[in-house]
Amino acid sequence: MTKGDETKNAILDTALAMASELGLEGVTIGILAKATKMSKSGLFAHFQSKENLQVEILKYGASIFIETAVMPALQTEAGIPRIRALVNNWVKWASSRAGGCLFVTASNEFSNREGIVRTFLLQQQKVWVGILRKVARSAIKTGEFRQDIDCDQFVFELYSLLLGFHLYHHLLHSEEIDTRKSVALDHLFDKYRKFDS
Amino acid sequence: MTKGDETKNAILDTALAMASELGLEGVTIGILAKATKMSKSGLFAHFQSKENLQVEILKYGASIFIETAVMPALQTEAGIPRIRALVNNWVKWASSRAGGCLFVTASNEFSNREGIVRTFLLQQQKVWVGILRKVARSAIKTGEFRQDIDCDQFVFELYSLLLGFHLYHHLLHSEEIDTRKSVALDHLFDKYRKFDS
DNA sequence: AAAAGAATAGAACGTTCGTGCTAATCTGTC
DNA sequence: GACAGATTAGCACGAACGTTCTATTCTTTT
Repeated sequence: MTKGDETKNAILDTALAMASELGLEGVTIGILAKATKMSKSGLFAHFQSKENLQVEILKYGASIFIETAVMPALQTEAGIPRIRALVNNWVKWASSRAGGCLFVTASNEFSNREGIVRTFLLQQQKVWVGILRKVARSAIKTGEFRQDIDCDQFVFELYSLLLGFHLYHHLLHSEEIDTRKSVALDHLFDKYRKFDS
Repeated sequence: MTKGDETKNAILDTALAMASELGLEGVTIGILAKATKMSKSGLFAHFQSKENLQVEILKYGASIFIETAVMPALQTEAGIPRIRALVNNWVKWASSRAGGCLFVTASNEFSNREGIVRTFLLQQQKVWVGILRKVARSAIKTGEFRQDIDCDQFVFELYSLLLGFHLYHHLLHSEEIDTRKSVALDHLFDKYRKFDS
């Protein structure tokens, strides 16, 4: 890894933390330069444009999320336990930084804009939905879920739950939300479960 | 109503439309002045600060939301039909403007900040949750829901559903989302319903 | 119609935004 | 250790930000 790449990584590390707290738009070149003790132009040279920087932050965030939350979950026992692991890891991820899950906040910031950031974000969300669908299928294979369920419907309901958790946790600072989330998750499982499992 | 109030209302009307599309932070004094064909300072005089303007936008939005979505719903048949009406009206409200529901986007923008905007937003969200709780109770009273259910748990799950709808609709532009939402809503009702109703 | 008060415009402020350009410094290769 | 190329800093730019001040124009009251 060359020197430039090292610096870039260090920048992205700081940028990711900032983006999680202030939103993607909150990460201005000036503030980021100050935080990394670089000059604005020196930092800027790594990214060519603000939009590129934002995309790279998302990419960097995704790599960390996949590594720390998704991969470990996928290595646990298939089926419902795996879904639970994924949900737990997502909750940890979303709770570890003050602003919550970067992808949730960024999705809200960019859902109504055009450009490469929105495009990239959209693709990332589809990957995420794909991951959720995959674990849902694994619960069918293990026989925990019925064979005839609508996977995408399950994914929608599961993802909604996470979004609800996100709002209750970060805006409302609800203390019961961890329990509420677990209860709702159990409800969800029951609805899709085979009666005899 | 004095002249000043008239202008202020006209400003807020434009501001609300802008905020729904661009987010609260997207409504800058300059852009808003241009849109209302006023001078920056002339407009500014009505609000004394940007934060005040943002709060007033939220207030104005809330008054319209209450009037066009909540009140009509509360006048329909109590219980599940009333909940359905409320959900439908919320969906209409969230779908009518390009950026979605102002309160959802603003909640994401301000969940991790301090100041009067966040404080006000928080209070508004509590009012909203209160409304949801109220209609949930009405379904207990009609006997459609069991007497021993946890109302706040229901509210959480219902609100989560709306947030899921919001993301699927505005970011993913999902076409099936209206059906998915209805299916999930039916699921939700079934879970809290009396078996014999 | 005059006087008083409210509402608006104009110009300017200091700051920050993203982005170029040029020059200096550092890193790795021969 | 020199040279080439990559990396970083310095400085400047036009534009937009929120805000303040003063002056002008409208409303309202008398």
